[in-house]
Amino acid sequence: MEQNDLPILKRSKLFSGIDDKEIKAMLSCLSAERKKYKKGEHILRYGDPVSWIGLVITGSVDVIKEDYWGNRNIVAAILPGQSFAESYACAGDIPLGVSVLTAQDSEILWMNIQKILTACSSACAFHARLIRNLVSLLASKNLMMNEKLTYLAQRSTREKLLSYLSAESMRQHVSSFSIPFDRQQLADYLSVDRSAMSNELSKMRKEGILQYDKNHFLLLQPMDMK
Amino acid sequence: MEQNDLPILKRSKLFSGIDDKEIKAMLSCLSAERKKYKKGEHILRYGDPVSWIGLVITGSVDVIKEDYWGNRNIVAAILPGQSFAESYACAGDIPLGVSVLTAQDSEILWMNIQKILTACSSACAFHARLIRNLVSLLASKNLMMNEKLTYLAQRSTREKLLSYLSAESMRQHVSSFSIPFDRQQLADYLSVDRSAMSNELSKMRKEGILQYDKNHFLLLQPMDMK
DNA sequence: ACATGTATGTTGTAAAAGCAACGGAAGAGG
DNA sequence: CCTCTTCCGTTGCTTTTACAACATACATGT
Repeated sequence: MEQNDLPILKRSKLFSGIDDKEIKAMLSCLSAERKKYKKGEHILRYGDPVSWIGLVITGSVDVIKEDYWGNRNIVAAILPGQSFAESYACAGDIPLGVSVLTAQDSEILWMNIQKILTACSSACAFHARLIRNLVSLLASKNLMMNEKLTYLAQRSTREKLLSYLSAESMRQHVSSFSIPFDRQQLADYLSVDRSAMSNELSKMRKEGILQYDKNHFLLLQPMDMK
Repeated sequence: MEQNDLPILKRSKLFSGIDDKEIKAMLSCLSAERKKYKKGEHILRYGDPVSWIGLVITGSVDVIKEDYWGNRNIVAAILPGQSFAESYACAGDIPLGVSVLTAQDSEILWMNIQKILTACSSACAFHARLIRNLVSLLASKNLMMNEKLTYLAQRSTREKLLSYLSAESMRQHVSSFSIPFDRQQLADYLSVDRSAMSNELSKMRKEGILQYDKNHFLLLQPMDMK
């Protein structure tokens, strides 16, 4: 590891709350390996068994899903401080369902999942924190995907909107609330057409189900609703 | 804990690979608590902070999502040996986004997440295995949801079908493969209408994109596909 | 004031999905 | 063999969505 990697690692979710000295100690305890890749290199391939978590130090990598007919689809772009392949590494024995390619010249820190999960001797006091961070990372992703799944499982644009807005309202404990998306982002998130979504919002406003202005919404209690 | 809980625990994902004696030792080490509930009791409420994982010993519980207008929706039914609330407990500091009610008279084993994640002394040799099981559980759910999200994010029934079938074909490394769903289950999984889906399958067969019989499919390489 | 860009709402039309109903095939059980 | 059930495909009809195109509003910079 190089000295200037530390700021990146400290800001990462995996090493959050662990100080410089400990991070250094842990990296050797984990036998972490730092590797350089050229732009466009294939660093993990579909079907590979995965037992290492990758953490981007510099550059960036794309997680790609390719279908039967060869169509490529970028599933995620991983930036410095973020990790990838951790779900596969942690699940154990499930071959990689995506491919990972560098989008630029990049440096990746590889950490073996077995070593992460095998608590070491007291020399490594912050190891428990690393495990907690990893568990928290997995669980948080879990919750976010679960949320999104409940919206996407709705059949119509209206139902998707209502389930999302309702959940947001309940999360914020108020019927009047702001959302962190503009229209295009919301449409992308809910996987619907932007203009059709705008249209549906208009209709619902006319029907007295809700009111809105820009990204601020107000849910109402229509009389004909039981 | 009672003696006859052991078979349930041994078959659970959390305690898999840990033998009877160790499970007993661990439960006291974890200060696990076993509680009885009557049918219909509210055992976790929306908005609660969660720091315990629940594991159903007997009976069953329903995970419920209620929206702004009070409409209830059963998100999951948890049976003996299965756990619930683990994502919230592991994520830390995120209030519960669902409610949990008993569907029958039930007995729940509660385990504190802090105690699970804080590796104890050597007395508890299988503690690492428990943590690995938990991590594996979270990661596997992660992968399953990720899969499903990629299908549901597709706009049309045809795209949902093709992305699912393509992934299944690639996972099995063959263009000819079986799926574990009948039509209605597949439609439910992809969140589309069964008859519309059947219709779309027919069309694609006519167009030479695929062939199928019952739950057996064959993907083709249509000439007009680049 | 003017041009430019961005975000949002609106409209019309074609395509797709949902829905209900029906019919046939296959299997289970008498 | 017959009945009942389940699963699957098909069809006609209605509703909804996607898409493209345009309108409006607002902000920015010249």
